[in-house]
Amino acid sequence: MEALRTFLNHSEGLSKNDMVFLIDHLEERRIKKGTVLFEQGAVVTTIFFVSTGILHHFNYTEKGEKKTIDLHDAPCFCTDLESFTEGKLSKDSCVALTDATIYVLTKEKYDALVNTNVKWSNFVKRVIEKTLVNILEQLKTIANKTIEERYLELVKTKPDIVQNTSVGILASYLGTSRETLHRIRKKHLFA
Amino acid sequence: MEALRTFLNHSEGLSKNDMVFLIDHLEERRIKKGTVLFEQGAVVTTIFFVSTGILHHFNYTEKGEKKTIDLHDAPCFCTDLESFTEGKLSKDSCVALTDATIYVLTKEKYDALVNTNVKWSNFVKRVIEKTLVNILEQLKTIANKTIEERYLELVKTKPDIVQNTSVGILASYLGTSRETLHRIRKKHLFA
DNA sequence: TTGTTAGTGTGTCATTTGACACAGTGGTTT
DNA sequence: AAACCACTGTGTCAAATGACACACTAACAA
Repeated sequence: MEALRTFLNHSEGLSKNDMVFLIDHLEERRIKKGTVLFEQGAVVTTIFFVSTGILHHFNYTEKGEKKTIDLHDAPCFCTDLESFTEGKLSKDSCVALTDATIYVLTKEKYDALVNTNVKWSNFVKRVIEKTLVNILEQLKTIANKTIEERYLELVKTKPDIVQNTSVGILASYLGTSRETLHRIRKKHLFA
Repeated sequence: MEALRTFLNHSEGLSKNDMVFLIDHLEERRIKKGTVLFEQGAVVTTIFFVSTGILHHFNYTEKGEKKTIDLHDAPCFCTDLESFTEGKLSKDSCVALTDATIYVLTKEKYDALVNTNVKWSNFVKRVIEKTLVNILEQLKTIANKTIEERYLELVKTKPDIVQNTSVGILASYLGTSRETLHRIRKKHLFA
């Protein structure tokens, strides 16, 4: 809960009352490693706030490979935006990679919240705007850096992800093979 | 102008009155190939709607290479979101790759619009949401497909981009070298 | 204890790629 | 016409990568 409070303060400076109001709409859930948050082929009707732990967001490509789309590490929001906002079937699945604490906002409560007041509509707009800016930044990083540079950056900026994720998943996240990531790691055996 | 009308109808179903109101806020501009829309190091204070033509959105990497971020082909919106919403200096530049017709919305008018009415705030929210969904989709495509598959897809879905863009820029857009794209093209010399 | 399973560490090899080099082409300027 | 320019087309070569194969380890279940 504290994680969420801090996260929101950092990003959006809501008033204390707003914060309490928002938190009233959320349900805390402690989940075990392996718990499925949402699944390919189903409609996603919730937004998650990850307070502790890591979620594995992935899908299966046309070629049948399991492909990591994102590793959601606390603190962050997580949902399938297309499925959530447009009611489409999700193409992705999301599974807890570690034990985790999450806060759940259902679509009914989300809609109620957004329609209550312009303030909340603008709040969501800003959150989505920031997410978009981040994703665009990520896209540029992918375009401009090598796998090795991105791996080393990940070690620095998100050590928890590196420590809690298998070579295979991490490789798929970085867009390379298990073997290649292994070679990169071998080069940097001093930390 | 018709392009914008159609585009908005397609994506957001505004009423006729809303549309007229929006269009009143826009200034049409016909620009020549090579015209600079915004530039690295300056604050971007406008949103463009590209009605005809193609814009080249790029930046220079730490290594000094010119790197294509996006090719905005009509009809579409174009801005540097981070610079526009947060007033930061842009890291990117944007130049017309062909002669083009664009509609310009200044930040003052944008702010006025968004603050006029919840309707417009929600309109912008939906546009940004859709943009985010598209970018996420694009990110998945990059992750799951080879350069060759992406090139062939581009030929099908955006032939105007392929026809009006040099091999070098297209290669940089696809994330490969000029030579490699050339090899791919040579493989498919029948269309 | 013994299997079973998931993931790791490592080697080989064919393929793909990027880097470099340079000739050719088409358009523009002087 | 001559010079210049941006871009194309192409060859060579070293390096990086993915695919495959297999032994090894740790965790967990029967």
